[in-house]
Amino acid sequence: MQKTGQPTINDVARIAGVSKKTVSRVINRSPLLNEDTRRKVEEVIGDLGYIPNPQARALALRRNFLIGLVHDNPNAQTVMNVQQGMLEALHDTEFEMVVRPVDRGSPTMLDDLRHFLERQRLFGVLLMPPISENDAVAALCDKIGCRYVRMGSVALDDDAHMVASNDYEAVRGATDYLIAQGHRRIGLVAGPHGFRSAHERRRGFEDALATAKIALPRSMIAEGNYTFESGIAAAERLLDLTPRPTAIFSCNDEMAAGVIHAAAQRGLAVPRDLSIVGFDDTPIAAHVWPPLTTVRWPIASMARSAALKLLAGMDDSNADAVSEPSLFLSTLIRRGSVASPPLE
Amino acid sequence: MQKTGQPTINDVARIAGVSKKTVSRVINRSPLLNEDTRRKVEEVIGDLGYIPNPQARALALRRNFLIGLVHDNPNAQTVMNVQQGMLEALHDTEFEMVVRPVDRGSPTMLDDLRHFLERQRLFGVLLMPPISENDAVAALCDKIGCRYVRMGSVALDDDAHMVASNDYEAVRGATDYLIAQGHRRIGLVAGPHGFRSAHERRRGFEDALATAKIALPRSMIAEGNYTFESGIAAAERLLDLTPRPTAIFSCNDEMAAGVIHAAAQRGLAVPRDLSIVGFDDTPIAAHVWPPLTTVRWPIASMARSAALKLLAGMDDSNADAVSEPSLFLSTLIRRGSVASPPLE
DNA sequence: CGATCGATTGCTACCGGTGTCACAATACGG
DNA sequence: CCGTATTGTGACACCGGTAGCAATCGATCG
Repeated sequence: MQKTGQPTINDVARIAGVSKKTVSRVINRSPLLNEDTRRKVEEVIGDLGYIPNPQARALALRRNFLIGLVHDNPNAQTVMNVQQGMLEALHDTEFEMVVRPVDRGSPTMLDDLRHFLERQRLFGVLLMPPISENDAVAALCDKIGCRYVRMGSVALDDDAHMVASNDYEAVRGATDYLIAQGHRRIGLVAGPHGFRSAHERRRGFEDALATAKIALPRSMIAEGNYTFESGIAAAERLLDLTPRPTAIFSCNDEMAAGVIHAAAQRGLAVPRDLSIVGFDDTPIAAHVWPPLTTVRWPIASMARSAALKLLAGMDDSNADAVSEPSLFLSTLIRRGSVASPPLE
Repeated sequence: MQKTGQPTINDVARIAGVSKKTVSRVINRSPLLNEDTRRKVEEVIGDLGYIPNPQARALALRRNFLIGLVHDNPNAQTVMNVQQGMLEALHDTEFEMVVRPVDRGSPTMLDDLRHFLERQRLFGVLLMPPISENDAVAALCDKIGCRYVRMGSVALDDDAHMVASNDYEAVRGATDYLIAQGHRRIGLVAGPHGFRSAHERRRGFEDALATAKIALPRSMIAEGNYTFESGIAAAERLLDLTPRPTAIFSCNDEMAAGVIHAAAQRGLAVPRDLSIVGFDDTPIAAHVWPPLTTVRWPIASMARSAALKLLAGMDDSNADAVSEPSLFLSTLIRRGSVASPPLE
């Protein structure tokens, strides 16, 4: 009687002349196993092309092999970078990535997420900013017993549950760079209220100016919401000022591209008349003209590390987990959008 | 004895005073069921917050509730649009999306994919271009018995297995539009060899010119690989020609942005000195300056439809499947990058 | 030489659902 | 009033693995 489907553990056991428990031991690399038996079983597994059924394993082990990516980040490139980083970590493991966008604004968001997590019984989830900044989400994961790692622009949790970048310091450094170029009237296109990254970046900017003893009138700060259009609007407010800022730091590249756009519309040459620095180093940064000087945010590496951290708790070989860094440094990438300010 | 985990079907059965088979019938909406029994069981399910275990179901039904997205598309926005469209279709179903990037160049690609499909026993996969154009991949799915739907720029398979856009006609229309504006020297930034979309778009361009009896020297076609940088390089080749083209059609927005960049570097004003049309209508199209006139490619709708098609075969309620369209029309979005050619 | 011991291995009961089929309860026609 | 068709329900095996514990075996020990 020819079985139609894929070979099962029973087929392997029968052909190898052992019990299925023994085959299971081979698969799970149990140490208490005779070397000859192991080789024999492995040979049969190879011949048959046997692949253990993940659903059955999931059922028996009461945990599946799915890692969730929960995100509400509007930037496609950022999300793809995170996916890529995660998948790098998951490569050669039995884990797969399931993607779950959420709507931060929805009143049922938490319930939806809870339903998703409970239903799927995910092994763990990786929380991308800005949803990662929501403590209620982390609390939900804890309550449900779902492992999680949060990605953020600042330490959001203990080392085992987060991976962060140093946005504050990075923006401070970038602002220092503008100051070193001779700029004194520097505008900020801030990120939206409620984004932790926006908060950290703004603090870094403010503190850099304060340390350099440069006054920062409120009018020099314009808030955007991380989109290109909001960057244009913010830039227009800043460029309407008299005297005009000679440099603008934008809290992300998307908005920085908007600033470049707005400057071009007014006939201002970048960087001659206006210097601009962005943040993220998404492809758009290299694609606008002039190429944008920006802060590179190592988001893919962070995601990879976060996923490894998630996996590390798996079989108590936490050694790997401990070795995964929790802090990643952003660095300034100098391209063509910064120059010294025009002489007055 | 307090059970720690979530309630199981046995808990529901015991409390409702029925057998677990009956609970199973309620869950699966079996028609041969007493209305009173159903209500009683549903009440208990509600009280307990019972959620059926997908792993157990997957095991018993010999099929899981995962839909794969197999892609090798380099454009982040396109991939995100497809993910969004898929998830729209999967919303309110028990299916989840697992994402699988593949490396078209790798010699082991097919084996990797096969391993993935067999191991995960996916319910089905959605194949994104350009990997969707690979017949070997479709053949593999067939052989393994994994449902699939291919997305493409032209009919790649029978209606049940594909969703297509009309790239040929759309590009032809866009080129006609340039011709109608008065352009006669129109350059093409073609897509990479091996992409079916590139082929179709190029054909549409060539046929439009041929119909208008406009000669198309080979020098007016420059090949790119869909990246911004390759767009710059292609534009430079075209703009070096004497006489220079007065308009350029680019096979995607990314490269069109490169053309704008190259034009700006040469001091050419767009659209006064050079008209440009792109394809895709990704966010970059609206973000460059001037905003790009481009062909809107309804990729998210296509993905949604493709996913519905995949799901439709599920319980033989194929009525839905038949109603899902297999062809989506791309339309020209007029923004600011096209004008009549300069007088000579 | 029999008991004990450690290394291997198999038996059997799960994990949490679903399918099959028998059987009870009710309805119907003669 | 009884045989039979129609419904509704439960018992039980099974999906393909894993876990606990007993069984087996040769070797060592007293």
